[in-house]
Amino acid sequence: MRPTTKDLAEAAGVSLATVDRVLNERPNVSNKVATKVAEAIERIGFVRNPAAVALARNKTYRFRFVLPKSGDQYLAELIARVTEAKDALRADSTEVEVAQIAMGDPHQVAKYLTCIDHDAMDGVAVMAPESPQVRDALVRLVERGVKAVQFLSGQERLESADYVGVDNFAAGATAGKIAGRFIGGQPGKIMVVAETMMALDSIQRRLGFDSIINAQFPHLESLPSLETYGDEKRADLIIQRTLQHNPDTVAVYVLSSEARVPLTAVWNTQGARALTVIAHERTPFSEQALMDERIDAVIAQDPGHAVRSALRIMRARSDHREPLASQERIRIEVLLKENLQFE
Amino acid sequence: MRPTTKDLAEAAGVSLATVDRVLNERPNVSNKVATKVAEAIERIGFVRNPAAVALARNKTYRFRFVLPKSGDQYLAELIARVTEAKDALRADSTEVEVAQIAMGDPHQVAKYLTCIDHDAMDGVAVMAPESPQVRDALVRLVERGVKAVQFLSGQERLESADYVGVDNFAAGATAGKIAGRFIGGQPGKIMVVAETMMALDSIQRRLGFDSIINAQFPHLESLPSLETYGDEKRADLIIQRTLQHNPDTVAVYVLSSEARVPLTAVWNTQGARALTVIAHERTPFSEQALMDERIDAVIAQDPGHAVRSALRIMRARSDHREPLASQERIRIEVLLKENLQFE
DNA sequence: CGATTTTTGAGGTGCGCACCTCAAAACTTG
DNA sequence: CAAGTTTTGAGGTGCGCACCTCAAAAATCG
Repeated sequence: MRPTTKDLAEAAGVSLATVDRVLNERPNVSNKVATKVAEAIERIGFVRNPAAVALARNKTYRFRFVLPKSGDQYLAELIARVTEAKDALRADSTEVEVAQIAMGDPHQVAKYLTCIDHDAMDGVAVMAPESPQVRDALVRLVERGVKAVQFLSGQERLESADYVGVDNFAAGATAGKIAGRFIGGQPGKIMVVAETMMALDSIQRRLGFDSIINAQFPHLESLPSLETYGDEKRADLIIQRTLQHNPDTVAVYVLSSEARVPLTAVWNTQGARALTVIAHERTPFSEQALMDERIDAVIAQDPGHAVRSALRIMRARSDHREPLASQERIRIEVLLKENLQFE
Repeated sequence: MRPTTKDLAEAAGVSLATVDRVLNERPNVSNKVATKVAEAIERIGFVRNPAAVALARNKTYRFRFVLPKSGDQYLAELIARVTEAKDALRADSTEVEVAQIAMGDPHQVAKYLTCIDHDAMDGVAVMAPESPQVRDALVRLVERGVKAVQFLSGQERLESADYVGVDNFAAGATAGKIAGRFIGGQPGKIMVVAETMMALDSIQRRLGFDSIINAQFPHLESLPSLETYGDEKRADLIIQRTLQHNPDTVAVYVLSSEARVPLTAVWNTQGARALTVIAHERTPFSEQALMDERIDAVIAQDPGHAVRSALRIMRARSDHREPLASQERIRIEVLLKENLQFE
């Protein structure tokens, strides 16, 4: 039979009240007794029954995802995943919300985070572009006792918060390797398109991509990043111009999760000329384009996994437990037409 | 406040005892009352508190992984993952075991499964080669009330059991696509090596691989499968012979999770000639070879994910819950040197 | 109709723990 | 040493549910 707190009290030669004080880190416990209990825990292999703890505490956890206000397909997918998790966790006394806020002004974001309080929220997963204000606000959030997760964003990594997402340098490097090998020996240029190069994740992907192209594929040259700023007209224009100026373009690499605008522009200009196309993130658009063989490979991070991972981490931190690292690593996936699996 | 069974009883206009009978599917409940309760559940949004259920039932779950008795590195990794999960689930009153049995004789395997009883075991995850005897034994196991999972194995899929693992045809197709594109336009032959082609998963991978090579890369020819039977000398011999007879070999595809023996033979024979090499499963060997750029790509299914998935499914089935399908799909991963992440 | 069977209700107990109170014991300190 | 402070013990309550018993009510049957 599995030992209970009563067995533990007996084994440690103390009362249940003292065991309770030690287990829940309450004040007024002498070192002597604390070690006696700790030793007994080891000796009899005591493990707290999480079900009993949850029941007795009768606490509802409150977690929030703070996401950008955007119409991005990847974001839509992300939100669908959060909603899914929300339903699944309702049974476990865990409330999950999504807040979409404008990420344009870092001060606004920081202000938003500043308003979040520990006794209203247990954990927050934030996806916001890098800025000192936001970083500061996050640090203060953590100091107030709210467990924070840096979520898929191009933030500089904080010590006091967990990060959920891929290593963007490695993701870019993976894109570079796939691009280089898929293109084959043929020399030429690679067009690189991003929504903006202000974001840290775009920069890191670009660096990773270039590191591989330069080192392993000297016959290829990656062109300066084109920035669409999410503007369709602008995208059409600069992409058309670039393709005309570089008739020896053999591949296109889209850094951002929004690939529809730039790739539509490419295909409009390019007609039937064969280009190797690499994009990021699985979306209805990229899925369809993979199926149609208009995109050759997609480098992705599974949004469902990311959401669940963030939730598990926030939950673990709230319970003062260490999350299981090996389970929480988000993989850099390589999606081809062949391994695109549907449910 | 979240509704409890008491609220539910009140809302349905019945007693707690009746609510209990309905919730736990006990006998002697009239249809009229059952629907009244079901309707009230919908109306007030009642959700059982799993912590309270777990505590009241005070049941320990017992799950077992039945794996082949082999020295395979992938298997070792698998066992390490099970052990990890075992420790993690100890808190949740869940006992996890591993049994390694000889898979040579299907009768023996069937006999082993026949000895497993419902009141000693809640769920079993079985990794065994396809055979009618084993399939029958699995069906009977399920009929006895033990939740069975077909685990990563080349079994024909049963209706009454869940499957955890990738679609091996798709995995082979992915390998084919990567091989074809990595090789480039250069014509030549692809050597295909397996431990044995008796296993269903090897056959499926081969079919998937060939389907892509034939359809999309007509300048490539994949040679008949070589079978090593796990014998190092034999592997050396047949591989050496094949390479000599086919000097225009441009790639090697190793179907099995054990890639060390065949690839060592290849490298011994081949010297410095550049070959594109594709293998399956992440192991210390394949990891190192990817790092050294002696393997170009590895097609993998994450063993940790597979183990956790099998456990979640067995747990859900034991509780008469439906597992969350989207979470349990095992992905076909493409591993390159660039996206090999370490902890 | 009464006799039998089925269905429902009332109530209790315990799962393992958190959290609380109050008093007793053990240390400090001047 | 007394007065204060800190530490420990004893005991109780409740979290939400499963599982049990026994009696009462309702439905079914001959």
